[in-house]
Amino acid sequence: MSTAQGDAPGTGRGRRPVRPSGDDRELAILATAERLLSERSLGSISVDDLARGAGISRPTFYFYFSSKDAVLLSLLDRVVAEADSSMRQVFGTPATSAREGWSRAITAYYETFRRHRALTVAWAEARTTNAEVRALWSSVFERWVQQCAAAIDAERARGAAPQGLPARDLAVALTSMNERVLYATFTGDGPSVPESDVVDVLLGVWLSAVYGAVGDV
Amino acid sequence: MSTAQGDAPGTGRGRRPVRPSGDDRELAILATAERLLSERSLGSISVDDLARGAGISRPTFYFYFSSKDAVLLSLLDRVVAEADSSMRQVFGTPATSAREGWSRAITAYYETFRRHRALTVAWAEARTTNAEVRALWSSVFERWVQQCAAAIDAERARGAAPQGLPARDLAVALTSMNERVLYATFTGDGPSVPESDVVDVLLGVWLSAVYGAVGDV
DNA sequence: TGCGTAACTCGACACCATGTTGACTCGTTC
DNA sequence: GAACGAGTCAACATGGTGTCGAGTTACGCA
Repeated sequence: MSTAQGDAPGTGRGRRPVRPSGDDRELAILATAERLLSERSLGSISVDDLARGAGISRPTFYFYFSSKDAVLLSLLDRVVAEADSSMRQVFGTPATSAREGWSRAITAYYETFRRHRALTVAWAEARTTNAEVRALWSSVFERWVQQCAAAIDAERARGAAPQGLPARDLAVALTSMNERVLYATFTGDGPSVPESDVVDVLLGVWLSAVYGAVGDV
Repeated sequence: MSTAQGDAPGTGRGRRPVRPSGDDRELAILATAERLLSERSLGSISVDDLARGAGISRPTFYFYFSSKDAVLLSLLDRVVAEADSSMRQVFGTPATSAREGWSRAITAYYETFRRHRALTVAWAEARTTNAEVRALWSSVFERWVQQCAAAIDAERARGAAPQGLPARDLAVALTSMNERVLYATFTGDGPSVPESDVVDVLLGVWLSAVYGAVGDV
């Protein structure tokens, strides 16, 4: 957050700038949004709340962002980058065992969203009303699905996993499960799995779905 | 929508009533809501739209319902009743095989929501903003989870399924998967499983999760 | 037949949130 | 010191929600 305090525009050392710089204000808006989201729901936060929180008037807010959703999108970009990077890390490093590999993938997914709990919940809320948010979510989701499908195919190719459902369909179903279960766990409303067990439960289902051949029951 | 046209309140055959009855209007609002929801999203439908669609003014709408969400809740009550009844039917009838039993349960779940596609999607949207909708959803979800958990325990008791994850956690995870996967399939945005395959895919995951013991991988 | 009441209806209002406009300030640059 | 661009906000336009109070209509009952 770099806090101007003396090194702002051109003014020599020690001169306190009359106004905070534009960057500071933009960051202040983002910080306010993240703070307010950890306290109340996206829907109950108005543009005015964000502006006041950042010490500016509502019209000035629109100088920096085109809407409330644009702020959210901006915040989410960071999380997406983080998610992608942790995904690359997981699928890039060879696993010591299959269980360990999948466990790492699920844990990475879990940790990414846990670190940004409030944002994750707001994301889910905005997804239903905003097409851009929806698209951004889809892109993240799609990358996870592709990586998982590729990993499943690899396990089948080396003979470790049996053939069965199309790998992509399986990956979609399991990743969807992760998303929904983690959301319920984070918000705590409705039936949910306690946070301490959630990775184990998900892992259990993944392993049996990928490796457990079930012939005739 | 039934259209009064002569058989309304008390007035003898053929007398055209000056006003449609209150019940007619209430039903007209519900029908309008269902129709509009099949065309556009909940968020883009205003109370005024509902009122006009039902041939009344906006203030009059408030005579019948306290808000837009109240209309949705009213619509959902029917679906809940339907879901409960199909659930009772599924778990009430003995299955010819384990596969067939689970298949029937998943199909029932699928069919219930497929029949009310537009409502299901609106439900998901309202759930994030309205506590009552959230509570109603939780109650439906909870009943499914309990039934499934009981069924899993029964299969374990008779030796057909191995021990493993706690039955309830497993039921929560799998039911969550169903919900999220079906939602994606119905809306078609984001990675999803084609509607023709979705029951098979879900069933595959359920069977391996319930019956497929995976020891060390 | 006429009257009271309850059901019903809606114009007008108060309120709140969003997003835009246009005039203003203030540093920076030439 | 004029011109410029970044930043700022009062005031406005718009569109949605929910309420109030003054009506109208149907109907049971004296």
